[in-house]
Amino acid sequence: MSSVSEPKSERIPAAQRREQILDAAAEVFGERGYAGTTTDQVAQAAGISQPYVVRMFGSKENLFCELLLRARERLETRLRNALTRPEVKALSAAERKAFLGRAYVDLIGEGGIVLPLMQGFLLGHDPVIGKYAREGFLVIYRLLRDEGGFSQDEVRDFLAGGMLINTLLTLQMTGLYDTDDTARELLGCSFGEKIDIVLNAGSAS
Amino acid sequence: MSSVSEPKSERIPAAQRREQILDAAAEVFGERGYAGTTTDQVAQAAGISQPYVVRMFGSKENLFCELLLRARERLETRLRNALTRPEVKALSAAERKAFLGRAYVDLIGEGGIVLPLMQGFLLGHDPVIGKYAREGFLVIYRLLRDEGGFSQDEVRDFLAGGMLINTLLTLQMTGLYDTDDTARELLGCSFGEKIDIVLNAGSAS
DNA sequence: GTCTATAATAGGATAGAC
DNA sequence: GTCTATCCTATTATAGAC
Repeated sequence: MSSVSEPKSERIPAAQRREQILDAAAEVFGERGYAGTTTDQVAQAAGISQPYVVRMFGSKENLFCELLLRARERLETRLRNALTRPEVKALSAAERKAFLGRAYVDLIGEGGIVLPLMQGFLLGHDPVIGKYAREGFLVIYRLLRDEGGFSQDEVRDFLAGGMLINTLLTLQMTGLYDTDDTARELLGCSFGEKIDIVLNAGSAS
Repeated sequence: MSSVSEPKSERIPAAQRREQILDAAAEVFGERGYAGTTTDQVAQAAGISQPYVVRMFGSKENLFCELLLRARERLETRLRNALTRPEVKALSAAERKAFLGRAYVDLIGEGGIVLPLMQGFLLGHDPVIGKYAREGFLVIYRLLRDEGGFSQDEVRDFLAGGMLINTLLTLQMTGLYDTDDTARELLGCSFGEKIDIVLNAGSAS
């Protein structure tokens, strides 16, 4: 160390910092929701100062919208990748649904995508964010229906399963897995063989 | 009028006022979520002053917990009533599930129960409310499994459908019914013949 | 049983230095 | 590119009158 006091955070390119902030925002907003999160919590998670977060995105609202957009694009990409794999095209609708479900749980394991989206879904009343959230939901619906070759009812059932999974995650039901028989049963039949992924997701960042 | 200025609100028994406040809280919390709601918004919806709301329930947190408790009890009662009707016992599991689904949508139409519960489900991170919310979810799960005569997977599917419905409501997707084809399709296959109930729910209080 | 006034604090956003 | 200092408003909660 050549100087007595080190800078609080390294000087890095804006684009990279931006991603860091979005990563931090995904975690905090995903857990605490939009209104329940402060820009200072995001800043601390990103290792920078609160005003810098606001400076970079203009406002808390805008930060959340950009987060929603990024999350939706990633989900879209992932689902599309899964659907276009050659071996998937040969499967029955039910098998494709199960395959997609596993891909969805894998995505959850990576974090930062599904929970912010779910938090956005609860903001229909917000004139700005609500519009983003509804649009994102419909984009996913259409993707599954049109590119997945599913019927309306099949898409509905897939989305329903996803919403249950999302709800169990935001409830933090996974924390009861070891101590509550009912919770274990419910988690077991909701996540299937991939249950380990979400049980471990809590310990990762 | 015998006096020049009338009192802002009538003097009524505490128990009755309490219910009024809970009704108002159900509406506001249900739409805006826990963190997104101020005690003043609840007070205004109830037609009283903000300090009185706090005075009556001790804290915003406690008000929300009491709301969750009331909502869960009402849902429990409703499901139990539906399940114990003699003509229901004779139905197949699939038919019972459909019957319960319709009962659930009827409950939504009455308002004040389902949305606050859903908002609670997003608060797993909260040390106090999270515990309430998880417990409430598990109570409903056990009720369906044990008193409904459903298998684990059947209960899961029922809950999944419920969570999709709840999500569409918090998203306020119903507002797009008349203008967006995709939204209409999704709402149609999610709510079935009872779609009118939720489309009209927006105009009711 | 209900209100007004207000304390105490938190939180988003801005200004300006470095 | 990043921080410190700070403004301003919103919000929960308390005190005390009626």
